[in-house]
Amino acid sequence: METPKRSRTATRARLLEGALEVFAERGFAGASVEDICDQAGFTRGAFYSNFGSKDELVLALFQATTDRLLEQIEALLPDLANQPGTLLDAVLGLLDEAIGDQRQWHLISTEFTLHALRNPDAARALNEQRAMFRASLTRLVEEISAASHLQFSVPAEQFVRLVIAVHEGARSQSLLEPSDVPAGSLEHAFLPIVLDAVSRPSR
Amino acid sequence: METPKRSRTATRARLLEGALEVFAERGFAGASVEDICDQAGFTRGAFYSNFGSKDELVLALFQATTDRLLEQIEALLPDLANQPGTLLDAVLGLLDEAIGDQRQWHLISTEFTLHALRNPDAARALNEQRAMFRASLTRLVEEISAASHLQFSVPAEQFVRLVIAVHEGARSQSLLEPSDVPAGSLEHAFLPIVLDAVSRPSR
DNA sequence: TGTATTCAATACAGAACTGTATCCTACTCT
DNA sequence: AGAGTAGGATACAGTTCTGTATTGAATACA
Repeated sequence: METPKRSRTATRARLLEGALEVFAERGFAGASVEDICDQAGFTRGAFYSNFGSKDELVLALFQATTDRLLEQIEALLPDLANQPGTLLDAVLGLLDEAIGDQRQWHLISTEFTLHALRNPDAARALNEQRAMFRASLTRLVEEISAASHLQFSVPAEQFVRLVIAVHEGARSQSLLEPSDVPAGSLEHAFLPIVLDAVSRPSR
Repeated sequence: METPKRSRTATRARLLEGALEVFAERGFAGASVEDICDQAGFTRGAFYSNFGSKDELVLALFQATTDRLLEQIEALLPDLANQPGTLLDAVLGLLDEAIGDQRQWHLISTEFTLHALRNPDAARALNEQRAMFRASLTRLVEEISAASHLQFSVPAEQFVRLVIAVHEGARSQSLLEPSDVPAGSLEHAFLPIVLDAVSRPSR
């Protein structure tokens, strides 16, 4: 009762990996469960014994990514709490790093967001996840601002929302016109502006 | 040999209209040819006698849609530039007015964007259209800022890109969680912040 | 060694979609 | 009024997808 469990999580992982690629290539609706299984080297039997549906798999994918990201950010905190400037760079670096392939990830998350806009069930689940992610980020922001004597002119939660909006909007632009806009340059240009706009030193 | 031709273009138009709604509801991949025909009140016979494939229709729809949007924007610009009111009102007005149904437009344009991210040809066309849109907005911003003695700490084009990024990112959030975030509230909350960040009165 | 269990493969039934081939109707034009 | 034609409807064959029910193999444990 131990090796089977280990192999189970391994197939889960391979299915998630496979799904990442297939979704990026064909889109969420365009990718059949069978495509995903083929890519991962399994049959649908494996899929349905690990996930209840395609939605469930995507949500697992999101959870894994946000978990990883939060973990990495928290690991950074102790060192950088006192240097907000470098912290921003560091966090941006992490975003690039935690998300292996920006293009791939953007495609998938955008697709599923669209899907959620049309499916109340998916929307509920996605919102729940995103709310938890925002809550974690908000807590981090509050800690940082306390430690570094920074005050925000808007509530931390609003600030987090703004950062997410800018990040996603900027990424969309830079992916769409890679020749005019070097990858990530917009994010790196915009976020400091935003940070500057809502923060001021408290003394 | 004239009424048939007129009726032909009429069915084409109705099919395109129907496609717009069905695509918004179910997405490109999720919408079957039959769905589109049902919506338009035809059968697939009509479809295949007017379009070679769904892709072909998507292309035609894209052209028609972007043409229409650009037209509307051009028509709106002179009014906005001359009207009293803040730069912010003008920009928001343009964005809100040119786009009738925010939700439907968001779904469709996001769908197009995703499509473009996978099709270089579509990407070229979309970028061209977006560049013209940005140019219009940039011109508007420059005119108004000159008239109101505002200076920007970043080039107007960058500013426009930032506004677009924030607007799209915010819209995505507010559509996804309508219960937590009233429609448009994020856009209206964020844009003043951004505007404030990059502008200062010149005297 | 034998038994129980767990995970993935396979087989299957039903639904949905596509694209074509054919038929029908209503104009057009003389 | 009658022939020709264009546009759209209908019928159909083939493919693909989904989800479940059953089977088989490998492992854990007694």
